[in-house]
Amino acid sequence: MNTRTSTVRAPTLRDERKQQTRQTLLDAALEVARRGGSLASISLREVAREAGVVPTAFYRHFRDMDELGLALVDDVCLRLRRIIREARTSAQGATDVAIQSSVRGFVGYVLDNARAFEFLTRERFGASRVVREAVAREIRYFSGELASDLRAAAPFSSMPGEDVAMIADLVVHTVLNLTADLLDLGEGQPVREHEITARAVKQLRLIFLGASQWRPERGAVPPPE
Amino acid sequence: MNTRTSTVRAPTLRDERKQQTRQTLLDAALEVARRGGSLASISLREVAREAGVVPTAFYRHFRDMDELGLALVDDVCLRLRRIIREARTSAQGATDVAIQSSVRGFVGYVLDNARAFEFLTRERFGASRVVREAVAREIRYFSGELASDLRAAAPFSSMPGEDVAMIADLVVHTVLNLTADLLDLGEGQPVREHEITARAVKQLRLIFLGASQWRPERGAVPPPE
DNA sequence: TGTACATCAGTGAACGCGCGTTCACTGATGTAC
DNA sequence: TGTACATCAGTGAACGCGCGTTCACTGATGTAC
Repeated sequence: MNTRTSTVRAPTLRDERKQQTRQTLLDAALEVARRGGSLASISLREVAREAGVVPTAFYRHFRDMDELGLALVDDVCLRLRRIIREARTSAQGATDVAIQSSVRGFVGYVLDNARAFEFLTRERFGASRVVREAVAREIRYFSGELASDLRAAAPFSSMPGEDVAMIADLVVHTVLNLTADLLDLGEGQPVREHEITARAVKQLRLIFLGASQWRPERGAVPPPE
Repeated sequence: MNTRTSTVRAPTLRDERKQQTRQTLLDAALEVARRGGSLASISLREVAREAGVVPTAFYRHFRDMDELGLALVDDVCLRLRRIIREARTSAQGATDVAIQSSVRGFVGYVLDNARAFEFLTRERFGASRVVREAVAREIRYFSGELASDLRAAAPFSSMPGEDVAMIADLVVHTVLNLTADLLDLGEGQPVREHEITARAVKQLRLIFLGASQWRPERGAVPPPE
């Protein structure tokens, strides 16, 4: 493969600088969206202003704000996936202690990356359909990963896959709910923060307790006529 | 009490017509918000246009879109409270059958009032802080109502109030999650609708199964003897 | 290697548009007597 | 009861503003030879 026919050129100086500006725009959007409440309520010009470029430069990177929103979901979730992949290898099992330490670690991560989580939390039900769908896809991905982790141990290894997925979904949504509560709290409320976290830990314990007693249904529920 | 000193005047014809216009504005906002994605992404003028009044007439009823948003939360939740109050008297208990029939009833209600639920679901994490707080307040109210219902029966009557609240919260959020999934589905997907509903029923069963085995923590917060 | 041309990320002026809000108004409804 | 005045929900013109998008441009970087 020589340089002429290669499909992956070495990135030129120009490419690198373009990537840099792109990232500046993404970061600016995250910041402006945090201040402004949501992607839907901020303007292309605000993002460009925050990024320190002229509004027209925006179009060199994204067709419109929707496309930037999608890129932002990708960008934020890519980082999140990496963190979670690392966490998965260290902590295993669903004992009370494991739950508590996992949740505490997660809470720390959420607070350290508040802007990113706030974005995902908001846009999960935001005005843009494509962005909503992208967030839903990511959540399904995380739920799937968790399900495959659970399947490695009792009582999940002997359960129908559908039931494991159902439980993973419940766990993920309980964690999402914790995330939203934490972010709405703002900073500097350590007591409330501890209460909310403690409640989530209890909820997860209850879910795993239920799972340990779970008996798969005999016979499917018939769909409505 | 005579008419002169009475604090509640009989509503005049003018009052009634004003209320009517106000309701038209609320309905228009619900419809425009449905089409436009969220309260944050629609304009005062769009709402007035949909309602068939001149933009300036808006100010006779609300200071701004935020105030209309608050009124909309109140309006929608008032209706929801009534429905739920009725449902509470008819269905009691947490048996598998009771869960299934309650959920099916609720699903029907959600689909019949899709616009209202879509609004609450979106604005729960919407751009306006005051509207978000109003929605959070309503959710806490429903959670509190459920907790007091649960307390009437085993195993909840012998549990610390905090734990009952924790479980009610988990149930409410599982139902909210079901609601969001149903609404994102759109109409005319009966198979997916049934799958989503069946999953939520299973999740609630698992929660109540966990609750039946739940042992309050010994240590930090001991229950009163 | 040096040169001449091509590329293209970012610029800055300009546009038409819908926005929120102001203001003076109108005329139906309400109220005091 | 009838009359004269007050109220006020809704009107319509007008405003200044920030918006998204277009366009021709500039000059640094890349590339062919």
